[in-house]
Amino acid sequence: MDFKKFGFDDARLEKRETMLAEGAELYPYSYEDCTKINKITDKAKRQENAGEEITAEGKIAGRIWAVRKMGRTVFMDLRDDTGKIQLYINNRPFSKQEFKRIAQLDMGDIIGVEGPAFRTKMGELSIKVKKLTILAKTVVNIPMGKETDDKVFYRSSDTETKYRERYLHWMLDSNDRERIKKRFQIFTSIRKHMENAGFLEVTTPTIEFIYGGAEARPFKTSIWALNNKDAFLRISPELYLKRYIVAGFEKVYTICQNFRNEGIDATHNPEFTMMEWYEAYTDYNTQMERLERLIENVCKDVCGTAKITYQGTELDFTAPWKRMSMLEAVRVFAGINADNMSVDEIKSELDKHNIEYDPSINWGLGVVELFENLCEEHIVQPTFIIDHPIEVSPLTKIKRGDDRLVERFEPLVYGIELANAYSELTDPVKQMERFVQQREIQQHSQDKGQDWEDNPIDNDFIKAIGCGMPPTGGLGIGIDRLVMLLADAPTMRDIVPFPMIKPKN
RNA sequence: GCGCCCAUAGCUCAGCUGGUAGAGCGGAUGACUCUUAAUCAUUAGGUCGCGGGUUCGAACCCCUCUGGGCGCACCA
Repeated sequence: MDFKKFGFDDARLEKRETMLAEGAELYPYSYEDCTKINKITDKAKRQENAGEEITAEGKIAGRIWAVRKMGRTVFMDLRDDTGKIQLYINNRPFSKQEFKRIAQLDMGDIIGVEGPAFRTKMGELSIKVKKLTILAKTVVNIPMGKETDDKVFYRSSDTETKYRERYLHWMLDSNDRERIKKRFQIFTSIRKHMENAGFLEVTTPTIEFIYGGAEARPFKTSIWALNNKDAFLRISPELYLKRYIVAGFEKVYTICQNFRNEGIDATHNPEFTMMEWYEAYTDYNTQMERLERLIENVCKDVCGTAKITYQGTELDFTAPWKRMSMLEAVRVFAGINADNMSVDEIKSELDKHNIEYDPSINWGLGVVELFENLCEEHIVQPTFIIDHPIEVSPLTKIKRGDDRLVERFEPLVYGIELANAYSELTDPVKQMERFVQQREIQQHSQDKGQDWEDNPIDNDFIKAIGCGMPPTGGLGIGIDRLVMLLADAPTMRDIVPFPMIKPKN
């Protein structure tokens, strides 16, 4: 059997064979009732500070992080998920064979030990090991390198390993391990606050026959049980969440994976996590308040404060956040008064700034181009950009008082669009008209060489709206982007547990 | 999709204007009963990402491919 393809190491395989042949148990069933390493170190330090004798002791389990052999004494660093402690292993408590086996242990092996804590002559808090149990013999040479308290030597820095072999990367990089932890603490925090706000967490289909709720190229699959009928992976949960609202579930949310068959880069993964919520009888103003409160609270929960540092810039999530209409932003940041401009005037502004655009754009699309190219990057502190042009917002109610705009907002932080929300369109006839318009846009973009699948209009959804949808405020958050900000991650790949990466061969 | 950059031992890297590979860590063996990047001695590891070309000769120059990174485009 060729184990090379798994990255197994010959020397370690041989050790495993030999140890097994000698009757060693290398993969036991359990090792329970352990004390966490930080509990022991904390207790020992407390006792020392009080001038008492160290009586801390315990049974601990973890991975061998370093081995220093000194004749009939072996020092090891053992690490669990709370910390690291040195083991002092003298040969006295062990038989000759046991000690030989201990000396054969490798960095990366998982062991359990029992014994009292003490300080060595050099002053290092250590466990005097009385009993040692092998819990897993590794057969892979783990590139742990060496480390001191403030430096790491010879550790793998291969980006491919980083994203392809996450178990190795997380094992070795405590910073990224903490980031991933933070990701899931954010999930927990969101769920807590949503429950406190009276929302019901629901699910929507992942495999759909008609996809919708966003403009995106879908992933195509097929259903074996239905004669291999074409199906698609969800690009957005929106149309299903609205069915819940129609049915009388007045406050619902979902946290789900969306799948979009588009570019992969530092801020885009084909599979990404969205949170969407809908709340009956409210408009987008209420949702702005809900969002700023939620983010402030989540930030406090996982970061301990609402003021965080992202890539060296301080961001303050304390509510309320600034509100600014898109036209106002274009005026303030680009110095362009687009309110009363004709399409041609907007085009000449775009030309002036060397912004490429589709010559067939209308007023609204032009405004959005100006905003995205000239304003977004200037918006660093959390800011709600509100009231978008109607042309880019098909599922939204018209802005009260200006029928060129809709009631929509996008919070921007550090130039990143964190979420997207509307006073949802609830007129079934207008809804259908907008769908038809959207279809035309899709067909238009086909001319640009994009291969949108032929996707029928979701008639059942239109019927649902026709059954009466209460006035509803809805919002979607790109959770990965939120996590990026709160975990100070420069790329989405650092906080997506298993980011998309091309398979080998 | 397009442009630029990268790929040498398990890991980190060196390898000059082309003369068929080196170090440290890790491994093995030995010494050492308080070390901590332990130390010291000995030693084994490589189809230089794959395939082709130029050349007397290629890790090095040229081309294709594979994988990775960064820009641009599409998008959340």
